[in-house]
Amino acid sequence: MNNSEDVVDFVHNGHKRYLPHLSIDCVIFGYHDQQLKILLIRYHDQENWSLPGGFVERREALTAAAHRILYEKTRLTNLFLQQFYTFGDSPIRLDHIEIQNNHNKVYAKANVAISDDHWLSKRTLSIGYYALVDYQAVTITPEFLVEGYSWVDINSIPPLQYDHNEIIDKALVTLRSQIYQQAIGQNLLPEKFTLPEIHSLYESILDRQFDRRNFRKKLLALGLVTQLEERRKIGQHRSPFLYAFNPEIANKPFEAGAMTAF
Amino acid sequence: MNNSEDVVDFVHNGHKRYLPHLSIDCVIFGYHDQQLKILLIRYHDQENWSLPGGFVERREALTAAAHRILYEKTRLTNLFLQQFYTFGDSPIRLDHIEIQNNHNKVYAKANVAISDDHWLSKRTLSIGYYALVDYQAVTITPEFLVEGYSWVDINSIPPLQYDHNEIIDKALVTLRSQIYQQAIGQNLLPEKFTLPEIHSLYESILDRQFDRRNFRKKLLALGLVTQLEERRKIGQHRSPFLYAFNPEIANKPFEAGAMTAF
DNA sequence: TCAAAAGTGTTTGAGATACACCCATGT
DNA sequence: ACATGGGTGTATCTCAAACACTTTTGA
Repeated sequence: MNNSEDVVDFVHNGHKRYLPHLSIDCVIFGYHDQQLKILLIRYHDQENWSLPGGFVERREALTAAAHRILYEKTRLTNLFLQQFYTFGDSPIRLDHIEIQNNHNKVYAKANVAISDDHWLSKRTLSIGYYALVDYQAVTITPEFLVEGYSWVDINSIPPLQYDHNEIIDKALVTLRSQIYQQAIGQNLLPEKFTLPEIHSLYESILDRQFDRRNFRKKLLALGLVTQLEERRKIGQHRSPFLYAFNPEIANKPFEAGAMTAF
Repeated sequence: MNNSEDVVDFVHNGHKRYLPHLSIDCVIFGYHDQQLKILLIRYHDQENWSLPGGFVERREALTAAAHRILYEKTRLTNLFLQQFYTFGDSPIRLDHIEIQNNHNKVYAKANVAISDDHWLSKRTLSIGYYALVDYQAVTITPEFLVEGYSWVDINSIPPLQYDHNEIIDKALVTLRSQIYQQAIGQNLLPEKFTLPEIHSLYESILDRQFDRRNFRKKLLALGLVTQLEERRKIGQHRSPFLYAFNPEIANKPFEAGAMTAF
């Protein structure tokens, strides 16, 4: 929604197009500067940041909706995207007064008011999806009602709107448990990466330290990555080797317990 | 819903009481006769069996709704209940003709017809919950529209209505991955149980064999269970010792990797 | 006494963990 | 030359895996 007319149309006709009482919220993980980050957005006249989200079209498959919403925000397709939980317990999801008030501030920018029985004022459950994206590849799309975007370190997430902090917590727990079954790194790193890069990525995700030598040994023993002949120039210091994921091994879920530790 | 009037009221007024487009389906696991089983139900005039399910009241927390539905079916409270996925991709969940036809057969028993724009004819996403119950403790509650209940071995699940086979598959995958983080057995076994019982339970859930000696060693090493002094009389053969879960250890999630294998 | 199920201990090997010194690079 | 980060190998220890005979019980 890039202009005021689109927004007005959405407010007036969205209920015909989208399923009511239901939204999708996306926890978009990216990795940059040795830190695991999440993409947050701030809507017009809102103090708190939120997760990017959207609605499900009436005849759209749920997974397709999540991919569409992600595409609208990041212009990325074919990314790693996974549903992790559906949120419908928080008081904010039972009583809608706060949501209605916030909506009224946001949509004031397009001069529309949200009445008490408007479809956007109704109780809304949210289906949580998390995505792993290559930070560098994301193109933020400006939207009329969105005043700011920010990649925030997972250790410095501020208080967010509604139950979004809870959603992020659950996404992180899920991500951490998936890391031993899937080659998570593949989706967060560029095609070629150095050992220190993937090493510190895993340390960020799991929030603990691993021995450099053992970490490399394990990755190679699993056949997950291959060491290339190239090195990357990093200026002042010794040039580290580049590595790449082995698609055959990285693209299938690991056998039970293949990766239990580093 | 125990009689025709309740059903008629539900069909006519359910849309005021429940959220539209959304249901909860429950995969209820029980253990009996050395086999892991699932509780299925068959509605009036339906050929295929289904998962027990229900709807979410408009101002009811999601978790509360799941517990209520489970209680209505089994009369059990405080059971282990966990959300595992929300289903909205299957074609059956986009196009509702088949669902409407089936509903018309079912509700014919109460002499009500479901029109094309009736709330029960709309596209419905389903939130999947799985429950672990003590088989012996379940009291099946008869319902007007339900013609049969059955505990079915997970290895002999017949083709079910809609995408319910897919829901069960996902529940099983989730259960199997949770077994290493939670003392799953605690919810499926009576308070006191024998080693052969819990041994074969784990074999059923994970669909593989474990060495008796190693299995016992691991359980005791984790402190998960305690051997009691009592034995159980099992007739013709040697009386096995009884065991009980250690609540302090069994009730908290295991540390990462505590239980990676047997 | 026999059939069926339960009880029990030791050995082996794989893999996780711990650990420290040398090398490359630009300033 | 030096500061900074990158590269590499070995020894130990823990724990999973493999394995078979004896005991109990009622018919």
